[in-house]
Amino acid sequence: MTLVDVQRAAVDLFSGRGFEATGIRELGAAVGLNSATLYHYAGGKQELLAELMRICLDELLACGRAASASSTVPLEQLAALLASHIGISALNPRTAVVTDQEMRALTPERRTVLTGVRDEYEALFTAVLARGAKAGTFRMADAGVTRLALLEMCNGVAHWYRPGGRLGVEDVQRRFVEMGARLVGADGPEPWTGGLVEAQMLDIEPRVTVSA
Amino acid sequence: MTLVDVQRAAVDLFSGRGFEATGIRELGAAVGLNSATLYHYAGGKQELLAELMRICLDELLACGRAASASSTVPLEQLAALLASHIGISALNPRTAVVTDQEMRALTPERRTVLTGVRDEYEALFTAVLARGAKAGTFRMADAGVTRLALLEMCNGVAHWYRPGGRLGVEDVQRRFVEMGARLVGADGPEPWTGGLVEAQMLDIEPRVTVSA
Amino acid sequence: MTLVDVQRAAVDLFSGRGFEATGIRELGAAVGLNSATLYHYAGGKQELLAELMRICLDELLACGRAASASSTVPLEQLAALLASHIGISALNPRTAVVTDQEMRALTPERRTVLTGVRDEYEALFTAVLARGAKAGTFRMADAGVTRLALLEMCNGVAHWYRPGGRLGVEDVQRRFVEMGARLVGADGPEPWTGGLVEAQMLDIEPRVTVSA
Amino acid sequence: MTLVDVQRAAVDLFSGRGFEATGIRELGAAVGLNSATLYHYAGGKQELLAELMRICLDELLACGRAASASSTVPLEQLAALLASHIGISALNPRTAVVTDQEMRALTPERRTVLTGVRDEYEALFTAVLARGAKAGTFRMADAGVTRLALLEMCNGVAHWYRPGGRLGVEDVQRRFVEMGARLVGADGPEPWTGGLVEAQMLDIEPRVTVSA
DNA sequence: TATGAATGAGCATTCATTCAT
DNA sequence: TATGAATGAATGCTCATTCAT
Repeated sequence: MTLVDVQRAAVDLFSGRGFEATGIRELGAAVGLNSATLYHYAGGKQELLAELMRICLDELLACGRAASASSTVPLEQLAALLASHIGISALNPRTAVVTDQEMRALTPERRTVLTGVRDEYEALFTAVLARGAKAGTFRMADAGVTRLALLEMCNGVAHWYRPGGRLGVEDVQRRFVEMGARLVGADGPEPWTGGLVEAQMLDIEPRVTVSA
Repeated sequence: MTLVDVQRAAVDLFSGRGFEATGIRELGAAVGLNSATLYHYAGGKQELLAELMRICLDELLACGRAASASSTVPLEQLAALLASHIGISALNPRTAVVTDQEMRALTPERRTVLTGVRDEYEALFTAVLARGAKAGTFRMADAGVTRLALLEMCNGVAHWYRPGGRLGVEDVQRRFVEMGARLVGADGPEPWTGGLVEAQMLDIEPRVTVSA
Repeated sequence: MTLVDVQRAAVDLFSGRGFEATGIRELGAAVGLNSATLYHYAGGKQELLAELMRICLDELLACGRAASASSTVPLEQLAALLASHIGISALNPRTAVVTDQEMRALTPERRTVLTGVRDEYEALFTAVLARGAKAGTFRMADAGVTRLALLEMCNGVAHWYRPGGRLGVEDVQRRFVEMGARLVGADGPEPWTGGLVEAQMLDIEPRVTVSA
Repeated sequence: MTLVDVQRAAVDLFSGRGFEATGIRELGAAVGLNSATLYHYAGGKQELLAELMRICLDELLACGRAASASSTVPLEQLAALLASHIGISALNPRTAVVTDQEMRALTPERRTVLTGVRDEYEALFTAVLARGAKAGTFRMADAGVTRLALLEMCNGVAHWYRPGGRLGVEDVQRRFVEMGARLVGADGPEPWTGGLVEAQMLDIEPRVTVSA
């Protein structure tokens, strides 16, 4: 219970000021604990960060795999992948930002591990794009560049989306699925029929479970 | 002359470790100067950062305005904007990354100023999208979301592109122009005919001026 | 029973790293107890040290008094004192080292008490040397310096002797008795006939009771 | 100049409270410097200690070698070695104590280096004892034990001698030379004719250069 | 222009100790 | 008897910055 509280506060502060600019005392204060007590729960500043990121990347990977497995039609797979990514990012934008930006703050060993997970995740996109291209469904000048553009576009959601704003999570999902389809040059019917994502993670904001 | 050397070293270090994690002594060492001497050239760590970002944002804004003014056809304007942004980012990926990520490290006053410049720049995209939508050239479900997606996709280039790799700057420009056109739902002929961008900025890598 | 276990572990760690460099958690770990539990047994780090030293000094004093009382011939008394000191030190080198070196770590009150015991012990040597000098048995240029040299030479045994090495405890005793006799300028027959010392104290090493 | 001041203060504090119990702030205060400034001069607490010890051990070794080389008669060599050791210890008792007791506080690499110097120094004693035994001048039951007793007796001087007390350095030297001769079982005329030792080291006490 | 010296404030972390359970 | 949780104080050390030279 309390470890999660610490992690939530850490996400809040790290995403706002950056990991390096956040002091362990600030963190303690934010969660009502003496800084020494944090070591009881979280075992050091960087370990806290690494665990945070691991949670986020594990969630992305697990949901991504489920999304990939939810269909054999490339466009549907892509739609599910995008919806998953957008859903997680939009529900946990702070966690996503920290995970995306603070990899450099990790020690080499930890970075290697987490980079590995991230690469494994991104490989899901590579695979879907390749299968869509092979099937002729996707028409892309360069699958590599498209994948990068797609991922950056999606990662960006965490930079501007905040729950409770003009758009609901599902709205954003729907629009990104559409834009993703355009980006890969896929024609045809709306491939995404909603559903998905119940990603409870570490963002402090009140968050709502979104279903179809 | 030497101020630029300091700025180049700063871009290199800030982009690699992050601003907060970079020490003023490291910076001095990187440029062969005592840390105290840096204060003569750059006047403090944060002033150095702010000036860096100003240079980058000014360049983006100036080139963006020129791009917007280079045509009255929305799709051509968009293409020029994208080519400009991609060109600057690809030629100066480290500078672009720092400018994008370290806004939070600035004091409120400086942040306000530079955020203003960035907003002004982004307004160029808003305007073009609005005009394209009004003209019926662009078909977007939500112009706001599309603009955000577009910008994040473009900003992302600085995360993965490095001069001297598989793709030349112009290749990336061409592909992003195409993807941008798809994203806004524009049909029609290839709108970009090359040219543009001679953005000498602060990245240390040997960089080549690219013309069409 | 368990208090002794704690003391034994403390002797082991204090003698290896020094008192100040040894943490109470290390100590707990070494004995399989939570650090908080140590306070039930030993009542704090320094109290533990003080008790340790008291045990050692009490043993030295008691054996020293017995040795002094075992004869009225100065050379025999000296031999008995030396054998006692060497025996205790050699059987409990770690305890002896801690007792010798960590007096400075004590609070003034505790230090005063234990220094008093040590002084009382050393006075036994002063007395024997004085009586031997008066009797003409010992020929020393300076009884004070001789006493100090004698004591340091003996204390040193704990620095290098370890049970189970090349020499048995009794070998070392015999040689130090001989060297002591030389040091005080005493001629004559071998004054020490063995026997003595059954000092069970706190050293962890398997230790053997030594008799003549 | 100032580095030496820092080293002197360090010797004073380390010898009084022990290395581990001495804070870097105390040290700064003792020498009138902010703790951060110490790093300018001494580069960290342990580096300061190691340098201290190196100075002392180098002095011992150099003087010890000179003493060994000052004669070919074993008893005279031994006398010179003892006088050198006593002289250095008595003029710099605090430095000698720190050097003797704080080896354990060093990192393994540093400890290895300095232990090597100490071993080299002690080998001078081993060599002299062996030559004296071979020549029949020295009659010892066990040269190894004798060497250890001799060294500990000499090291002990730093524990109790303070310049300005009842005995002058030369008095102590003379008495230890005599006791050393007894310890090794050497007969004959007084082997030491004074002279020697002008060891300026790090002890803070006003110290006097001692000549014959 | 350039630097060595200096510093106060801050860093993450560890400390011995207490206490409710 | 035993412990996890908690903490204030302290640890060694690094920070950006200033300033006399």
